[in-house]
Amino acid sequence: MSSSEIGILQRIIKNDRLVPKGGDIVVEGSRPAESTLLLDGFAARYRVLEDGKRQITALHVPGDFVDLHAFLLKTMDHGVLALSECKIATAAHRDLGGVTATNAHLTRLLWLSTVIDGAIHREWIVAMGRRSKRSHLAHLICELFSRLSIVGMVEENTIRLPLSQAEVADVLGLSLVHLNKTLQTLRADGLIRWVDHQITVLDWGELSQIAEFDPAYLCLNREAR
Amino acid sequence: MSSSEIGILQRIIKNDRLVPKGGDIVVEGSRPAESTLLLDGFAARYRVLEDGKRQITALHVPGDFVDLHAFLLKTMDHGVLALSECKIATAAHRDLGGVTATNAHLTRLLWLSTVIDGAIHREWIVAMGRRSKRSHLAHLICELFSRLSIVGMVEENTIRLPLSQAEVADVLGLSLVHLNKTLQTLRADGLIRWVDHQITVLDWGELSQIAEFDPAYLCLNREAR
DNA sequence: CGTAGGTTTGAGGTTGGTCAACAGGTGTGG
DNA sequence: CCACACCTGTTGACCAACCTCAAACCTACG
Repeated sequence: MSSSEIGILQRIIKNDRLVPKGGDIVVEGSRPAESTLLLDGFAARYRVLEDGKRQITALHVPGDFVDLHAFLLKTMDHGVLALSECKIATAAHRDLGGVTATNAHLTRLLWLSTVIDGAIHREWIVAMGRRSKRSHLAHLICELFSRLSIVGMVEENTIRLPLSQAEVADVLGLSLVHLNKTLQTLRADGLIRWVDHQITVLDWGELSQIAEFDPAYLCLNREAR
Repeated sequence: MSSSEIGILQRIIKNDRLVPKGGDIVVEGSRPAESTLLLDGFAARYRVLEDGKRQITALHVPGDFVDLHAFLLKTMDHGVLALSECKIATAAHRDLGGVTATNAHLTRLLWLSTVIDGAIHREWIVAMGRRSKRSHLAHLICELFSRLSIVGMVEENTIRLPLSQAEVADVLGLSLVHLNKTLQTLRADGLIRWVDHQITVLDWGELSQIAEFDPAYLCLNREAR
């Protein structure tokens, strides 16, 4: 992204505000007139079913547009929740429409960001369908480390993840009890330390092996788009 | 999509050809220079893991762009397989680049199609994580009926689905044996008939109830984009 | 007529869910 | 200050869902 493109985005992104932990950033079924950029904190997209079960379909870290797809989809097919206190800002769909009408390259980059979202979704589908829960959990940890390292939030192999185990279980589609037991096995094998919302990876080689983790899908490599 | 936009697309979509059932349409890890439109037949995106397990991450019906995301992602993070004999055509990324540089509205529509892909992925994640297998299977059937009805491929509550049960199992992340048993329960309850690749829905109300199916995510409603 | 691919069924074992209890930390009101 | 509720994490017991292995069956096709 060129500096002039960054300038264009900065001009249309407005209304910084804080959302408290647990607060709704976007509510399911709404038709927002703007899209939300997450400046700080963690957020999740989620759906809740009739019987009260909840599934988290995406996690967002600082720098992510949490609902750029709503610019095209119009109606939110899921909610977005603040997993920690979140600093957010918004870009009006009217302004995004202006950008897409006049700046083809910037449009491609915005499009790209929604396409990467899709790639992450596919990776999650594979993990949910065909990996063991242990592998799936390892994969999630690897993904979070990779994504957080881009924004400089990994220090000494450690990240801060403000999710309760119940929330992680809703990411993996697992019961809270079983998530806890799976987590114990990774701890017992000396692969990770996970205490008080701090996760430290002790053996990246082994962990990424268990997860069969290949970060290619996150598109971290630089190339012309 | 206006008729002039359709004309633009028609000019860049070339090279009709047939891919035999079971053939690769796009191979994992490749860097295609064009994107593929499925004109006729069924295709699947899939990944296979080290232990040989396969997960299908998306199904495609006639009219779908099967790998438009590769225009932006560059590298295919999964393969695309012909589930039946498929008639396909391709649009060179060079030409798509030309369209996106000059036609903002058409670009939005292409973008929209990748965003709908993402919405379907999320729906699958929810189904895999928090629905029973019976409900998940019912949901898949409902989705296929909805998508195929758009392209006029539902007749008398019946669709033709050229997938083996092993392939359906790879969609749901289920073993072949258990898929078969789950399928039996839907048959036994008089909800569907599924014989020789013909699926007939006998009780849409009950089936969509079990699936908690809400087609909103498919964006079937007409509105300005 | 034999083979291959797909479907169906049964048996037995593993994974993961539900229920229940307990521990530690925190905040609140008496 | 203590008693209490509440939230999160942890553990055990038991049960249901689902997997694997195995075999039988059916059809299409050489």
